[in-house]
Amino acid sequence: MNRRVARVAGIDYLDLEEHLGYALRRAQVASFQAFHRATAGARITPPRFTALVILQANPGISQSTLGEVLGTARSGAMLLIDWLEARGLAERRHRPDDGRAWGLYLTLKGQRVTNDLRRRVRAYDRRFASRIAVDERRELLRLLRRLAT
Amino acid sequence: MNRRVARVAGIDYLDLEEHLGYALRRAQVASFQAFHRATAGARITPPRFTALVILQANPGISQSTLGEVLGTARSGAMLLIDWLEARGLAERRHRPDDGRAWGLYLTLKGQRVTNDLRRRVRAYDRRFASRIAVDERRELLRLLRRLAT
DNA sequence: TATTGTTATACTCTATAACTATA
DNA sequence: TATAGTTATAGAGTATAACAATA
Repeated sequence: MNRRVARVAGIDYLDLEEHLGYALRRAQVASFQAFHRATAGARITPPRFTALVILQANPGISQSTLGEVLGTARSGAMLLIDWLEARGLAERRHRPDDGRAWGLYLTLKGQRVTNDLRRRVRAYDRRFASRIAVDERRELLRLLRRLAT
Repeated sequence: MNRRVARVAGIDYLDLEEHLGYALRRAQVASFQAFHRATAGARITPPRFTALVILQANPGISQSTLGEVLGTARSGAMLLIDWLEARGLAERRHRPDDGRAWGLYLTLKGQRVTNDLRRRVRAYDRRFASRIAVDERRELLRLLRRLAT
């Protein structure tokens, strides 16, 4: 989180700067820092934000599926839900159809917090992207999605 | 490292996929996985690879400066150099001009390993980028650099 | 048998702060 | 007094494996 992105003066980076992976990493760090500023106060990380949005759009989802979306082991998803539940943002409800799984839901407070965060994150994303033109942003998104497939 | 990138079927991602930060993260994870495959065998991580390249291009650099380049605290740079030194890839030499600082250098083995890794990473980067056209890659690099500033 | 959630454990990365030796 | 390196410590994040309950 304290990670800087700026090039260090007088240092030869060789062909490092020609690597897509390196450029991606640096842009991602810059984006993360902007995200962190945007969500200052709330102790929200990108995975937590993602979980909130996914719960909002997919009420009743299971922890396993959430873990799949986040790309983490189920145990990690569980700890994340513990965290959200301890803050009254999410809740586990028994599922009548499957006694093993929980259905995950946002609480009313969780809804409010998520809506607020979504606004803030959307604003930060716009500000972050303001370094490039609107059609460049669209093109960038398209290329990034292609690489992420 | 086990993190998946694929979209999960049947899940509503809401406006998450419109966020640059989210797209950057996913692309970066995909890139990291490709990097990991490319460097399989060598227990090399992106920061370690960066350190090797920086040492190769900037012999005699200090740990503090290396930490600055990597965006980590000096203690982290130190542990990284410990790791490289233990494997005979880098060495610390006393600096005549400053008794506090070390000068960092690649060993002969470090040179060989770094050259090999650079070849492999360059190849992986090309393969990774093959999902997009050459001029698209150039444009992508340009936009990413702009965002990372 | 397979899957969900849970628990315990461990590992990696990294930050912080205090310390020393030099400058 | 400021800086480079070191050391110790702690925290976050996440993986793995074993287990109970349920399918």
